[in-house]
Order: sequence, then structure tokens, then C-alpha cells
Amino acid sequence: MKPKTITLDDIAKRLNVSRVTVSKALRGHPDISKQTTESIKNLAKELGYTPNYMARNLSSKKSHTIGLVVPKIAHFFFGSLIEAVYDTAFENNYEIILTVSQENAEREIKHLQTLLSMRVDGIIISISEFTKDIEIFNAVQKMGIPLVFVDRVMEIPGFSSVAVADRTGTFKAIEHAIKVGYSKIGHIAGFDNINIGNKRNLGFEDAMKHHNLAINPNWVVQGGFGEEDGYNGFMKIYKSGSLPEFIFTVTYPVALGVYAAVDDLGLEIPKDIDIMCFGNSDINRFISPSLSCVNQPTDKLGKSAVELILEHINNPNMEEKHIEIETDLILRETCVRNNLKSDLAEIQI
Amino acid sequence: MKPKTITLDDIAKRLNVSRVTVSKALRGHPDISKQTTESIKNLAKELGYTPNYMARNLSSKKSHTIGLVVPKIAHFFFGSLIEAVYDTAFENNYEIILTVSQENAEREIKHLQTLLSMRVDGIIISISEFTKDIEIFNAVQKMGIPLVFVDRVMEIPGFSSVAVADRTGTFKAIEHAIKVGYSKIGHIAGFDNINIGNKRNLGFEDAMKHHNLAINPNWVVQGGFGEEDGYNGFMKIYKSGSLPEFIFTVTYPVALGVYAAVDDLGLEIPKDIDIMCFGNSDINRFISPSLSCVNQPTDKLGKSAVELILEHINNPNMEEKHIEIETDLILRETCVRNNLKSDLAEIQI
DNA sequence: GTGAAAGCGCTAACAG
DNA sequence: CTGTTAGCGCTTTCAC
Repeated sequence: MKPKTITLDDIAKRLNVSRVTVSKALRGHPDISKQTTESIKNLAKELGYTPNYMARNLSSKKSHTIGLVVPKIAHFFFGSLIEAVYDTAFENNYEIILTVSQENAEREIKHLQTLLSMRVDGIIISISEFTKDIEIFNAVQKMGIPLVFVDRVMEIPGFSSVAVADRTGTFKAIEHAIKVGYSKIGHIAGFDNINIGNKRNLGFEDAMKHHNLAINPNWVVQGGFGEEDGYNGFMKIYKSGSLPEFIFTVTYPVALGVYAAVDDLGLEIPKDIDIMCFGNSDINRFISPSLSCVNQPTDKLGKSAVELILEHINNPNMEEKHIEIETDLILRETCVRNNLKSDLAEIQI
Repeated sequence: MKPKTITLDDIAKRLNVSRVTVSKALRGHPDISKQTTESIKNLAKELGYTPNYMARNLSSKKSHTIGLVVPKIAHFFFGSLIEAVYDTAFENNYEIILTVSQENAEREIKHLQTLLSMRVDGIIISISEFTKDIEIFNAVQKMGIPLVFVDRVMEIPGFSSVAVADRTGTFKAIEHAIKVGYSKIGHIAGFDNINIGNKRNLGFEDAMKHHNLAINPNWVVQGGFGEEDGYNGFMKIYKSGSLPEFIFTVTYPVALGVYAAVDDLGLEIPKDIDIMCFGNSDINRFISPSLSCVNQPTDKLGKSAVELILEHINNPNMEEKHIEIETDLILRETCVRNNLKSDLAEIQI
């Protein structure tokens, strides 16, 4: 039924040369004379020869392929990150095998195993919210396949990482809020067991301490990274009896949840409660009032991750390396000095 | 340097059985006795055996892999679509190889070739804005690899497709606007050369004709699918001297462009100009006023596409098939009867 | 139930 | 410059 796919041998026979000659010619190997190469290439095109990468990879023991594991796709941050990874890989002639854990640790393990079985040359991973087990990473290490963590990092000896400066980024945001004039500051925070939660918490504490402000435990809530976490978090703070002037949230979906809660309570942003969050998104720009944030440069993140894994692939003995990408603040209509929103388009600092 | 990866032979030798027995046992083949199977599986686990899919696929001539080509990732529609495709594939034990054309026709061809070389079992594609050339699709056909178009379709004999009901979806939206009371209706439309532009244009014309409304050519602009196209489109209409009461846009980014233009002109939505668009997004919900739209059920689209390609894979002689997914209207604060926005949360019809 | 033979399509190493 | 030999790791077929 299926049309016979044409192989190196087919070309070789027609031209009365050996399979090897064809293979080399097609790859532009200098061994082969210009003439031969040309006639081989022509025939290949004429016949519609399509190289078989499985065979090629099997015999060369390289796949020119990088596995990528992320928790989500339809999410501004990961969407941009993935796109950056794809672009950088494309520039370097590598293919990406993308898998999505859906924030599920078991599924993540399955994907990792699949990538190993596909014999990818390297792996880039942003772990799920719930990943705790180290075993699979040891397995990866044992197979000698390099792996790089990006953004959501597990600190395991031997693995490199690329992350944004979560701690100092948060510090900057809180400091900005203080400069704007706030001293009653709350935090709807992420869980401590994952770096992006933990580091952002530390940044918050740093900033408060640095400016001699007390942290009111009623105004600090820990939870997940979704809208409902923001909604519930704000409600909890509200019910505590008093409200801070300003709230920082660990992600933008959490901030959206706060917007919803504030709305349901008949309050107003930024009059009754002002807000900033960690992480930019297209929504930040369009929501009203538009939402200021700590911006993570996803393109740099993605690019660095690919470049780092490529280094590891090309130099298996390379030492681990930890890259931190600086953040900036994007100021929109929330958390603005004197709330002079009118003239403010959008500034980046 | 690289640790020796362990193979079927390694296991076979240790257990004094043949490689074939191990292969079968690991795949749960009924040929092998329970006992043997068990001991083989145990040893495999103990040794950390990781099957080599390249070898497996090469010899079995199946890859259990589906290629997916899309124009963009960081875009609400495609993000959701991709996620649906991944989920459905995962449920069916297929891997997805995702590639991104970045709306670039040449890059698309390259990706398609790569997928062929990877010997994917089938391909799902949403073509770029600029794809015109059919040659590569003929090549795919010649290789006997099934391909299904999703959303952005090329009508080539022999290929199946899954799309949303662009024409009737647009019809519904325009009809709704008419019921709300508008008769001066404009359209910032997509190019005619691609189905999603063309069909939506037809739907617009259908509705106007059906309700005996004249189309004012000054209020109809054709262009691309991005924000700038919406901005420029609205400006062009504005400069024509008169404004319609209501504008339908071919995508949501185009609508966002209109929001920006309207704002720059000191006008107001929906007072001075009301609007709806084709395609939902998270922004539609958060922008002010929140934007009503024709909703494309991305999950159904993705699911159907995967199921369809799977049918083709499992039955190579299957006839082509064209699936159309119905749309619904999501009504928010724009284009609402009497602009009774207050009580309206969000309704789906 | 088990295994021997053959081969998937390609590349690496070496010989000529 | 070209070709021979060997093999990547696995599955399929068929005989025992």
C-alpha cells in the first residue's frame, strides 16, 4: 500500500556508486568530487529522497534534538519561553521535542522517560508545581544526558540552571512601592518548596527589613500560582480585619484573582488597595487599571537555556553553571507615585 | 566518557535467553511465559534499561509520533489548540513533534521536511498566513504520510480538514448585532486568499444580504490578522468621513487594534462605536469594556484533529473527510442590547 | 514458549 | 576520491 520510500541504496544503484558515496555526497563531505556530488544531489532531488533521521541518528548516535518539558503551554510566560527556545534551537539547527506536564509530577516523569528513550541530546525543563522526587533526574544523569533547569529550578548537584533574579526582582518591586509611599504592605505568596515561591518570599522580606518595615503576618498568605489562589488569598486578608495599602502577588494570575476579589467586595484598585505582581503578560496591559509588574525577559531566558544545554552537549565534561537573568519593572497604572496615571503610557525601569 | 547504555542484549546475556525473548517480554507479548517475563522485567528495571525508540521505530517502521505545525505559540488560540492536541495525543499514547512556522512559508516547508525525515506517522498543520505553494503537500502525499489541516485549511484533494464554522459563526455575530439594533455595520476583514479570511467575509455578506442591509464599501477593510491591522483598518474607516455603528473584526488582535485607535481618537466603545470579533481570548474578558466574540472551541478542534489523523493512520485507505465545528457567541459588555452591561456577567449562546 | 536469521537505513572507520 | 566492512538496537518472520 504505502509507496516504497527511496533510500541511499536506490540512488547508489542507479548511479553505480556505493551507498557510502551517496551518503557522503548528500552531506557535502569533502571526500567526494564535485561532479559526483552534484549528480547524486540531482538524482536525490529528482527521486524525492527524504533522509531517514531514525536511521541516521541510530547509527551516528546523535539526534540533533533537545527535549523540552514545561508545565503549561497556554500561559503567557511559558508560551513566550517556548517560543524563544524554539527560535534559538532553530537558529542552531536543533529540533525541539516539547512535552507538557500539565503541572503533574507523574506525567513529567513519563515525559522525561520518553525523551530519554528518544535519545535526545539534551533536556531543558521547567518543573511542575509539585515535583519533589529526584530519582528521575538521577536516571537522566546516569544516562549521561545533559539537563538544564529553566525558571523553575531544582537544586541538584551536577545540573545547570537558568533563572530570573526572583529575589532581587521582588526586592525592586517592594522598594518601588515603598518609594511610592506605601508602608502597609501585603504579599500573596507562592509556596516555599519551589524556588520561584521561595526566592520571591525572601525578596519581599529583604525589602521590608531593609526599609525597617514590619511584616504583618495577617497580610501574608502562601498558596499556589493560579487565579483562585489570588482570589482566596485576598479574601483571607480581607477577613483578617484590616487591609494593607499595597499587595504584591507572586504571579499575574494571582493578581487577576485579587482584581476579581476586590471587585466582588466593592472595593477599587488602586484607591482602596494598590497592587503589583511578579511576571508580565498581555493581560497586564489590557486590564483596567493596567497592572504594573516585575518583568521576566522570557526571550533571554529561553535563549540562555538553549545555549547552555548546547554547551553541555558539545562539552560533556563542562562544570555546572548557574545563570541569573536580571528583571526590570514595568510600570503602568497601578503602584504609581501619586497615582498620576493619566500621562503614563508605560515605562520600563 | 558516556556511560554505556544498556541494551536488550545485555539483559539477554545475563539471563541466558535470546534478545528476542527479552524484546517480547518487555512488550508483554503473550509468547513468553509469565515467569520469564517477570524476571526479565525485573532485571530491566534494576539495570535501568531505557528502550531506544530510534532503533525500535527504525525496525518497526512506526514512530508513534504525530507532527504538528502551527504559525505561532504565544497566541491564545494556538496555545489552547496545541494544548488540546497534546492532551488528546497523550491519551492515545502518541507523541507530538511540534514545530512553529512563525507565519513564514519557507520555514513551514523546512519543518514539514523535517517531520517527514523524522518519519512521523501523520501530520497536523495550521498553515501560515502566507502559504500558497502546494508542492510540499504533494511530496507529503507521495510519501504516503497522512496529513490533516486544522483551522487554517488549504483545499487540496486527498487531505482531510477540521475547521470551525467560520461562515455561519460570522453570520451569527452580525445577526446578533442587527438584533441589538445596528444597521450601519462595518467589517475589518482578513485577506480572501485564506479560508479563515474568506469564509468570514462570506458570512458577513450573507448576514447583510439576509437582512436587506447595504454594505458600505468604506466600512469594509481587508488586511492581516494583527493588532496593527486593526489599528490601521479603523483609522482608514474613520478617515473615510463617516463611522458605522458597529464593527466586526476578523480576529481578536484586530479588535484590540481598534480599541487602541478608538482611544487615540478620543472616542468611546460602545457609545461611539460598538464591536465584536471572531475568536475568544483571555484578554477579551479583561479588557474594558469586555469584548464579545464568536468563540472557537479550541479543545474540540484539537481533539478532532488528532482523532482524524489517527483514523487516517490506522486506515490508510480512508477517504478524505471534512469536519466543521460549530461556534457559539460569548456576550460580554460590547454589542449588548440597549447596552445593559450592568447585570451581564457573561453569557454563551 | 523460545530463538535464529534477516534486515530496517544509515554512518564510521578504515583500506585501497 | 571511492568502496568495504561492520554495526547502531531493535523487531519481524518463521522454524523448532
